[in-house]
Amino acid sequence: MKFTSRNECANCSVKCDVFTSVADQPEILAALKPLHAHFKKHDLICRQGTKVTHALLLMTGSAKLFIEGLNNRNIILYILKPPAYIGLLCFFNTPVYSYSVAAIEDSSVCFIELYVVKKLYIQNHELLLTLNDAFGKSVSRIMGKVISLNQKQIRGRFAENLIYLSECNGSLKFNLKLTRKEIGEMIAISEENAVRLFTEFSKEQIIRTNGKEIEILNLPLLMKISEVG
Amino acid sequence: MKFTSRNECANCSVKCDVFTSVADQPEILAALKPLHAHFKKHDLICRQGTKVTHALLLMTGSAKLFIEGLNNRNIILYILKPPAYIGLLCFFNTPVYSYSVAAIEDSSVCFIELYVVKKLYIQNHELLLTLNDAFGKSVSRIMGKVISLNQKQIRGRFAENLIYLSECNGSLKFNLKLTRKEIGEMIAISEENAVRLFTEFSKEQIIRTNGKEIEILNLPLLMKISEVG
DNA sequence: CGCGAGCTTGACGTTGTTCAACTAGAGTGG
DNA sequence: CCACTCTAGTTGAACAACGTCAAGCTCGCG
Repeated sequence: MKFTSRNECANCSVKCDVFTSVADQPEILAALKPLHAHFKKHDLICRQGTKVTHALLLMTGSAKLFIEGLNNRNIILYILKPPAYIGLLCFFNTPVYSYSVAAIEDSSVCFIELYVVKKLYIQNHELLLTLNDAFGKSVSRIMGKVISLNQKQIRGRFAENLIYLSECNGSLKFNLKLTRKEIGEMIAISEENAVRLFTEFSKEQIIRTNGKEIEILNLPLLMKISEVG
Repeated sequence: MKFTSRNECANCSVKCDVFTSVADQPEILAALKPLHAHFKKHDLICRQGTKVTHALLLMTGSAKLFIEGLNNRNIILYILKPPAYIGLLCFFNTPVYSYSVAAIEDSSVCFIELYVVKKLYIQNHELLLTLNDAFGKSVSRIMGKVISLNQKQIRGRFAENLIYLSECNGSLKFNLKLTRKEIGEMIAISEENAVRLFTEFSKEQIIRTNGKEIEILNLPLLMKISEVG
């Protein structure tokens, strides 16, 4: 991690909700004192178990949000794309992070002291409502994860995940920024089974793979596999 | 379900956050028009996939919050004890319930039209903050569920669940209001394995069972089993 | 050229599910 | 009062799904 600037929000290219909620109040704006940090691929942005001291906004790049478990077994809950609140789930009532976030490509993150944001959202309805909305969406995603992990077998989960990744990248053909092991961690299977599924699906002409290049050839079938589990 | 009364909140024995936030504003209080309904054991209180039209508060009894999956396989996320917001996770940004809630003993529930509550929390910081807090706690529980279901094997999950149930009942000795099948649904295992674990743990003198009566004999060991997974 | 990280494949073992059969208690109707 | 049926609980054995282990492979990089 490398801090490179303490940008004034007014000059910043990413207008976050916190900014827009106080854009017309110069004295509050000045109090934000945002700090922009740059992370390289693989860098940890926040660590499960450490104190939540800042609100973090992912500005560029992308990151994985994951739970660190025992035996080096992680579970990746979802991928963050800018602009995204990184610590959102822990804003409200948690003293320490209940998960970790790591960059999966070079990324920049905006830090604002948490107590400043808290003071803001206690005073500002609009802001709290917006945060709430984002919060609700995160919850939906996690609920979906619970269902998926427990009701589908690995082919169904793998198919679902391919669709998710292609949506993340906005195209049926995309470049995977994750290793096979990380793909496994997204759907709670072993690295070996992740590999096997890539080859299986390739043989069945559902996808085409070339190293990290993935192309979905038969989306309807993929959706069907995902649905039936 | 049987509606029995449209109680004025002022006369109600359970003072919920919605009430306290507007207790001093008689005209708003009058607009709440709460409806109290009674549910028998096994009755559905709200159904996954149906529209969220009311805010629901569990006043007496208890209920299970669960996801209905395919093949008659449900997952019980947690048990609700009064006072508890039933639809909380769906208040903010979901048109339909993403889960179902059913009474596990005779219960009564307070219904308030959702649009009334929404109008309230948009105007009232305090209320929104309180709701948020409860919201955050629900999220923590679900996060814990994800970890538990994916990182522990069934003995660990079963031990964890026994501890949870005893905490719910506030005593090491308690009367189970759930069937073996439902115990299985709490930790995503089959009914048969739930039975096997009850007998296993009994033989190992960790618990004593007599039908639905459960007593925890060795809590430290139970906690250890839960931790190591 | 050699090393290491990521990837791939096969063989094998474990975990937990499914199936089937049996038991006990609680209603229900003749 | 006695079959009867239904539900909940229980147990064993067979089976399937998935993880683990071990070995080899490829490619980029020093």
